[in-house]
Parts: sequence; structure tokens; C-alpha cells
Amino acid sequence: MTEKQLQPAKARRAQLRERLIDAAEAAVERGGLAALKAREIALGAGCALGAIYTAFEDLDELILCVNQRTLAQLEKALATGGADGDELRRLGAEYLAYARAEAPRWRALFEHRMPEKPLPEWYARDLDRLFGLLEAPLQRLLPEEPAEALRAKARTLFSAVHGIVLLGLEEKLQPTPASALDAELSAFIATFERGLR
Amino acid sequence: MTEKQLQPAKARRAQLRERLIDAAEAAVERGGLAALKAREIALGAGCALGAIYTAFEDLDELILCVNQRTLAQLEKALATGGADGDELRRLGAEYLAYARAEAPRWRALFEHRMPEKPLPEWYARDLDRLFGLLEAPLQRLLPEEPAEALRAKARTLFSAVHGIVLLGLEEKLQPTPASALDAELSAFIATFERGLR
DNA sequence: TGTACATCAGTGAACGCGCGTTCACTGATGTAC
DNA sequence: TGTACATCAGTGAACGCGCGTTCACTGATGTAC
Repeated sequence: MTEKQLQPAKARRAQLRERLIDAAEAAVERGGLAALKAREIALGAGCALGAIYTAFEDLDELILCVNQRTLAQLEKALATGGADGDELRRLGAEYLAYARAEAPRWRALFEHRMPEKPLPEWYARDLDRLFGLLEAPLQRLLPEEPAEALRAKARTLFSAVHGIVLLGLEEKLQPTPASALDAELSAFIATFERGLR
Repeated sequence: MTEKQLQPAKARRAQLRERLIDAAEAAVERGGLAALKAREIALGAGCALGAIYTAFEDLDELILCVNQRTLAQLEKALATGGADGDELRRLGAEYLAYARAEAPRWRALFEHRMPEKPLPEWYARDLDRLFGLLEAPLQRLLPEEPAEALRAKARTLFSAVHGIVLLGLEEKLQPTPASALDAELSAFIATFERGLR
């Protein structure tokens, strides 16, 4: 009476998908998108190579599923905070900390292999939610701002912080010590906030 | 009496290098790093496949040479300006314009295939000069700032602008119209400048 | 200047590897009677 | 409940492709006498 025999087909299929995503996640966690190889994933999930293609369209779909988990993890890491006056700086610091801690999978969010497939709508929505995390604290600083402009400004600020983190963590470009980067980012956001007042 | 026969060995070698870099540049210009293929380069340079490896250590070295040209081109594009009060905003707009106009080769500057070779010193210096373009205008806004802190702040500001341009041009992430991006970037830098005062 | 030889830039076929995806097959699951 | 059959999830060997790099070779260039 193995588990296998008790599972209806639907459930087994769902489990296969999950095991595959688990394996892909582990690979990306270790080595980024470059480490996501079909054979390795199959091995990790304990299924045959071909099984991947019964559960997913192709590896790109698998990547998106891993990225979705990363987005959720990142959102959770950013959501710890109270809504005190330094909300933006806190979010920035948290973002930097996450990128440092989970560098390969964080990078995978912004690496693009996929030719010109449009992003699936569910994924675009998750991304939007991430960018949107800055909207509430920004609104507190700009109570008069129309909603559309606020959305745009939140996106822009997110991109700026992202850029600082991205180039800041590129060890090749600079010998900057870690703590200096934290300070730079914090000071940068503080300056930006001052400019809004 | 062909050209070939008149060239001493040194000069021919230098010409080969240049033709190879030209071909590589054309490839990157068209399709980014992904389009830089040994066979195609050799074809474009009018030499045999193996000749590449008599002129360069490997393709990575060739990439660096192309990137060096891109850096020079970019610097030139950024250097057009007068030193009026909006220098930072002008530099930002120019950077965005260059990235838009030369997207593939601009992206190649920040894509990293090279395992963990350290950047050659001459290349790191060129990069530093790029980041440093912001130092002069920043100093005008922060006359008291010590040189080291100024360097760091210039780098940080560069990274922020880079992030905005990077994510802003990622068509997949957003349906933002081009002019809106220009406005966002300009407003962002203006806010930052206000915060410095 | 002319000849014999050495060097070495340049050649391109072949090597070696990695990898995503397919497809003919099989064996377990589910259905019908 | 038991049997015969159909379906289809899952298998894994094979396909197909692309590509960086090497290496035995050659022919032009340069050197020595």
C-alpha cells in the first residue's frame, strides 16, 4: 500500500510538478539560472528526463515558477516592517539584505533568457505587487500625488534602489566593503526623502 | 605588390586584431553578447577560425575590447554637455538616450559571462572613469564633501540612474511609454538634487 | 643579389562537451461489462 | 468481485544543434651565408 497507489492521477501530477519546482529551486539557489539543467532537475525530482515535459511546457515555464517563489520570499522579507517614519529606508535595507543572502535566485528574477515570449499575466501581477510595496510609504510622503503618478514614482524608486544593490554587489566592479554599501544606500534614500519634502 | 607583402609582421598582427574587434563589435551591436560567436567573427574579419586564438587569449578578451570601445563611445556621448546647473539631469538623460540607442552593446557592458577572472586593470580604470563623470557636478552641489565620500556618492548615484534606465527599458516589465521614462528619470534626479541642498 | 633553411602567422577540420527537446515505448491506472 | 481492454503518465535513449577551443599542417616571411 504505497503512497503511489493511493494517489489519484491529478494529485500525482500536481506532486510531480511540485517536486520538479523544488528541484529547480534548489538548483537556482545554488547556481542561478545557469545551473538549471533539465537532467539535473529530473534527477533531483526523482523522475525521468522526459517527465519534465509532461508537467511543463518547457524549462522557461519552470523558471517562472521558481521566480514566483522567489518573489513571494522576497515580499515576505520586505513585509516584516512596522510603518514608522523610516519605512523607505527600511525597505531598501531589507532589499539589499535579501539580495545579499539569496544572490543567485535574486539575480534570476532579472535575468532574461526567454526570447520574446510575453510574461504570463500571473507573473506580471506578482512583479507589480513587488514594485507596489513602495507605494504606501511614498504616499505618506506625497499625500497629494495622483494614484497613477504615485505608481510610476514607486517603480522608479524601486529601480533606483535595485540599481544600487545590483552594481553594489557586483564584486568585480569595486572593492567596496559591505557595510559601506549599506550606508550608501541608506544615505541615498534619506537624500531622496529630503528632496520630496 | 599587395598590401600584405608590404606589412611587417607586427603591423599585420595589429591589423588582424583590429579586424577581429571590428567584427566582434558589429556582432555585439546587432545582438548583444549572445551574438558574439567565434565562427561569425572569423568570417566577418576575413580570417580562419583559429586565427582568433593567435590574436586573443579567448573570446572573453575580445568581449573586453568591444566593451572598451562601448565605454569610450558612451563617455563621448555623456561629455557633450556644458556645465550649467542641470548637469546631473543632463547626464542622466544622455545616459538613458545612449542606452536606448545602443541597447545591445550597452547591455553587454553589464552582462557577465566571465567565470571569476578578475577584470583587467585597464578595463577597471575605464569603468571608474565612467562612474567618475558624476563627481564634478556632484562636487558643485557638495563642496564640503571629502574626496573619498564624493567618489562613493557618485558611484551610488550612477547605480541608481543605471537601475532606472535598466528596468525602465525592460519592455517586458511594463508598458510605460518612452517619454514617461524620460520624465520619471529627470524628476527623480531633480528630487535627489533637492535632497542634497 | 641569389639560395637554402627556419620560423611562425594563419588555416580549418576535428574534438569535446553540454544541453533542450522529442518520441516510440511500457507498465500502471482506470473503465466497462 | 473478476476479467479484458483502453488510456495515458512516465520512461530514457536518441536526436539535433551550437559552439569554444585545439592542433597538425602549410605556405609566406624573414634570416644567414
